[in-house]
Amino acid sequence: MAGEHLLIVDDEDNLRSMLAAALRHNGFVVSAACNGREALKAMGGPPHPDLVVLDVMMPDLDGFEVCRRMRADGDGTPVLFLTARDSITDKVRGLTLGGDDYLQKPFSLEELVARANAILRRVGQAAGDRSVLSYHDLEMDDDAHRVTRGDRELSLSPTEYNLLRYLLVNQGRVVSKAQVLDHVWQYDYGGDGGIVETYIGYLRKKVDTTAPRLITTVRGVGYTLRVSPAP
Amino acid sequence: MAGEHLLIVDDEDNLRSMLAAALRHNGFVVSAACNGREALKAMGGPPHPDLVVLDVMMPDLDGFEVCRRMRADGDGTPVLFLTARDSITDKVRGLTLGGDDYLQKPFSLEELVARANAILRRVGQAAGDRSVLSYHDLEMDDDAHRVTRGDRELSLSPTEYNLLRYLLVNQGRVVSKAQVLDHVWQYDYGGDGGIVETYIGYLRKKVDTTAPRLITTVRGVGYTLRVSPAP
DNA sequence: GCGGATTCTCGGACAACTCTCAACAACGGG
DNA sequence: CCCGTTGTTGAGAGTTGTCCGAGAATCCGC
Repeated sequence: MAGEHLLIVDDEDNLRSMLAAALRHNGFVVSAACNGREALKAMGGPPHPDLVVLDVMMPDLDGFEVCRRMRADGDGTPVLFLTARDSITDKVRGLTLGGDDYLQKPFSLEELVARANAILRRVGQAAGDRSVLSYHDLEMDDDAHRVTRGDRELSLSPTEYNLLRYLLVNQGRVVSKAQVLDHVWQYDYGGDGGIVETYIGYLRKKVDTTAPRLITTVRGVGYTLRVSPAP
Repeated sequence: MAGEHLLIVDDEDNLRSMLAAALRHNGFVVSAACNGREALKAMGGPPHPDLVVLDVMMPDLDGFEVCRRMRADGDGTPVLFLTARDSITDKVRGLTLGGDDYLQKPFSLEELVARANAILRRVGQAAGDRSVLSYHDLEMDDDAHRVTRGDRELSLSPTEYNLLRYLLVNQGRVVSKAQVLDHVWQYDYGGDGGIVETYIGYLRKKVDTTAPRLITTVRGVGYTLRVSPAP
């Protein structure tokens, strides 16, 4: 993955800068635009993005219109749409056709990163990475949504799956409960870190049934993947 | 399949760009033209397409006329006509004799892709792709329109067949209900994902009568083909 | 047209999942 | 070693996603 270029288009300042920061942190080169016209202008000149993250609900031109005009110019750059929860699905449907995709607000940052990578993987041969993450004898295939420890296949709930992916992506680094909350849970989630403890517990019950234990607590700091002997 | 070249001719902007995106996503190299004259111009110079997807109803020259002039120039490139539901089928039928084919609007994208591949296969352009898809002991011969599980032959309704083909084409990947809806149902279908659940149910009743079960639900994500033990 | 196959909608049953809370265990500094 | 802090665990309430069957509407071949 050699720094793919993303263009983020959203009129909410907070969200836009939050997304930009998160995506930069994940190795992308990020530009931003705060409305449809700016977006189209940015698409005109270099650097041309490899993927556009496009809010549907915007004051001047909505996301669909921006996309339509891009396509009319012969621009086939893939688009990841951001839609409100109960937005009219008719219009949203038909978007997953050309390798485009969409995400319902509110989403989690990890989900955004995962989708972005999936699109880039699928569309270009860019980021020729396979979609497989692994640590020790633990493997996760993101396309097939399959997780195995050794030969055993694990059955994880959606949240458990996302949490484990976050740990895998950040292997070698200790992540705090606050970080987990920010990246794995929806960005408007109101609760405290207690729920992370609960889900770490769920994960351990499924992942760490065999020695060595992989999910390690760093007291006072957070969690990380590390080989450690059974207690 | 080494990127066969398609020319799409349709005057509706939305539909044309949607088809172009979908076909590109399926590995074709796609050009587009928005009326009959442009189409003929595009047929003149390189790159010469291996197949023309040609809307019948167009303002200047209709699809029949475009095809007639191509043939008059000694151009035998196969044509896949797109026709309105109740257009005069006699005239269309006569054209399918020479290896051409037609599709009634509105169609599903999978159908378009399948027809395009079938024509290219028949004409001999396509790299020797067999038309057989398989997973585990499940086989689908697209040319013969035959599906077998082990030795047992399955009798599927048209929609069931298309759904199963979509699962087979995307084996190793989880497909969401929205993706299924976009690709298997007609592009103007207005309903929600509930119908996918129903048809998955129908399919399971025919395909997964014997262990192991192949059609697997990934809760909160979608469906995929995966060997999994009976419940 | 008639009858069977097919498509599609709907709502209830059920299971899986999310999240909260509170009791309990482990740790570490004084 | 004791006590406050931090992490772990289990039970349970409420929500969500999926499956299934019944039935209306439509299509198609005979």
